[in-house]
Amino acid sequence: MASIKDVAAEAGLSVATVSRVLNDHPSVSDDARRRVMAAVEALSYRPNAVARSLRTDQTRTLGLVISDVMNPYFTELARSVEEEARALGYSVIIGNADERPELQDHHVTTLLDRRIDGLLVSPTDRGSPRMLEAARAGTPMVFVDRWIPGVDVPVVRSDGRDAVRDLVAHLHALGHRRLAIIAGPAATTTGRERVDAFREALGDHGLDLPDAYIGQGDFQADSGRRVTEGFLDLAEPPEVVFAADNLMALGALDAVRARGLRVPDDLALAAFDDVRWFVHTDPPVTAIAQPTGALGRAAVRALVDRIEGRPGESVTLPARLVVRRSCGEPAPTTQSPHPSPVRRSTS
Amino acid sequence: MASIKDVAAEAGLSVATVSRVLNDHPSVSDDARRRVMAAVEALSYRPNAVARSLRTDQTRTLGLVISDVMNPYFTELARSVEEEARALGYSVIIGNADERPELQDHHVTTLLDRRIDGLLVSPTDRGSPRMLEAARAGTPMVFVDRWIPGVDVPVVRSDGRDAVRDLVAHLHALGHRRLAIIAGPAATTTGRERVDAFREALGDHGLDLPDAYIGQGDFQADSGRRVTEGFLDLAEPPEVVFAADNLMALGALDAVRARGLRVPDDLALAAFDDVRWFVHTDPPVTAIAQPTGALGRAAVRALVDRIEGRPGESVTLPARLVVRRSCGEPAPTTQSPHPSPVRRSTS
DNA sequence: CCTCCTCGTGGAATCGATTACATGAGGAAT
DNA sequence: ATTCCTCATGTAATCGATTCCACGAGGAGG
Repeated sequence: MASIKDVAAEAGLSVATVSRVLNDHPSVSDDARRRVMAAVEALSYRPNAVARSLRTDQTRTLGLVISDVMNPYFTELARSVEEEARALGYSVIIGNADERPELQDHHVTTLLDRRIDGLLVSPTDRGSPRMLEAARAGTPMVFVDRWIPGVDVPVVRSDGRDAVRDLVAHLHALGHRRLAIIAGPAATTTGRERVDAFREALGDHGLDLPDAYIGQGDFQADSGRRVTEGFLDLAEPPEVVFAADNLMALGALDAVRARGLRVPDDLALAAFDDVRWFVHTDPPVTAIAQPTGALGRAAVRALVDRIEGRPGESVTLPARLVVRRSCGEPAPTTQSPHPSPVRRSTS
Repeated sequence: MASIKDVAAEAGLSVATVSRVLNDHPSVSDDARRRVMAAVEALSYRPNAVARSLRTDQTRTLGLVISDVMNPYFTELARSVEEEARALGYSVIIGNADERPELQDHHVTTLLDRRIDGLLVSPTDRGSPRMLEAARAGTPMVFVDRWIPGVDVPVVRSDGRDAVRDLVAHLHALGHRRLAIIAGPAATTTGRERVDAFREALGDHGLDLPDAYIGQGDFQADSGRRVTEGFLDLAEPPEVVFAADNLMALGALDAVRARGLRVPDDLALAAFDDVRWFVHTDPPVTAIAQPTGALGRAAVRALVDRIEGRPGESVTLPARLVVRRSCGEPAPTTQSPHPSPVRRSTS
């Protein structure tokens, strides 16, 4: 593969001049510019990004360490992150942690070794030494969706408190009184917060959340199935399950169906995270929708701000409830794939 | 960030020795090794992958340019690619082409600029000059899922011919005679092949595929919706639509539902690509399942073989039919989320 | 005791770019 | 005519690693 020296030789100029042309530095003659361009063309030369990065100490690359790529929510997040990054002139390298701390650590390490300019993380746990160390050492970093308390890093996330309140009001209005939740891992902020928000909202209606109605999941479908089976085996099973993410809701659907029961008649179901498939499931699932694209974009902007020496602030965007049929209400008759929400949180 | 020089200074040795320890070269004394390790620890030194790559001319990184990350089939493929690559000591950088040739070209270019060791592509079109040039120039490359005829690059894909034949037999047995297809872009091999296989299978039953029953889609949900609406507007609409990928099937489902019609009663539906959500849609969708994980792994192995100087061969794996309820047959009574296929292709 | 190997180590070149500094030509100002 | 700038260009240092080559110490064999 042709290097800058080959181009310089072909053009009859020094590498310095070639470099100047390539980085359109003002002080080059038109003649030199033309000759360099011709040589570049003739050799189909492309600058070596590795060499350039070594010299300039910047890779124009962002690392994104995500909890689980197979989760449509994170897939969408990753996509919006890449789009915004590309618009700002950065590439993105995605690392999939699969909800496993040791894999997360592996990806953080290799990304850091590659000297990415900044790191976007949706932490699976409370943070490995390597990650905390990097944050302390000043590697530009932003948490997205989930975060680690006590670490001084901007957080871009969505606040589901209002939406959960709307959801509980909706469920209460439908006559449900025994409400259960399939929680996410306690090591994640989203795992804890969603339970807290749910409990708080139940409190508003004078209901409480007994321990038996808190199932411990891990954000994966299997755990949703397992927890739901446990709920159905209780002497007094809940009337509704609220899954803290879309995959556990899918697992819950599996469990209900495997027993030959029906949603919502035998057990109502709601989920955190709205995904397009929820429109087509049997029945369509009532869910709390996060502004996923906006989160990804905001996270990238905050990170790039940090990288380029600007402040880079935390952002919190509201989630909203999307009512469908999985909790018992007849479907609003509408053509739209996303029936109108009960209430839209203010932004 | 500490460099190898700092480590050398701290250990009281030369950078050469430090480098030898780090790459566990045989000829280093135990004493030197200990001192280097101590210095590495003390400075929490990590080697700079950028510098290393420049010197060794290898990045231990694979590029994966995928047609559409939001498509669950490709998400799963990407995941298996990353897993296998990691097992073989490589990282993966994913570029999402979003079915847009110019985006595909953008990613191929930046990946090549970064001097990735090899490229895995699922081409969106017939190939940009840059990509064809890279293939000709000997950049290790493997096509996965889709390929470009006439380019001398191994292809790892799945053959759906038998499964499509099984599908058509199934549809025919259910009494369907007017069968339509939502095709993928003609620029892609999968777009063309699935239509051919379908037509051929229809021929086996003395049926033909009129032009009016071939809708032109682009592998995205919207096109599935549009084409299906067109089918429903025909004087003699088809009894079945076969969508050439899962997203177009989703669009078809939208279209049917928007008219207040039912699957399979008013229109039966089948899809190429099985995704886990198809079990839970209303009704569960009959689909052709590709061995996605195996494809991803085989593709990585073929690519790494090429990179490391071994042959690196093409692989074709069979797809199989998974019957559910969207074509009219009552569901087989089973607990399994994937009811037993009508017939399993031999591997 | 001399020669020859082996082993551990260090010096320095190298990968492909960017960039500070030097240089020389040519024009403007005095 | 002399001095001083500006502009286009080149030389060479540099980034952080790897690796070829040279060298000295020490042991084995004659």
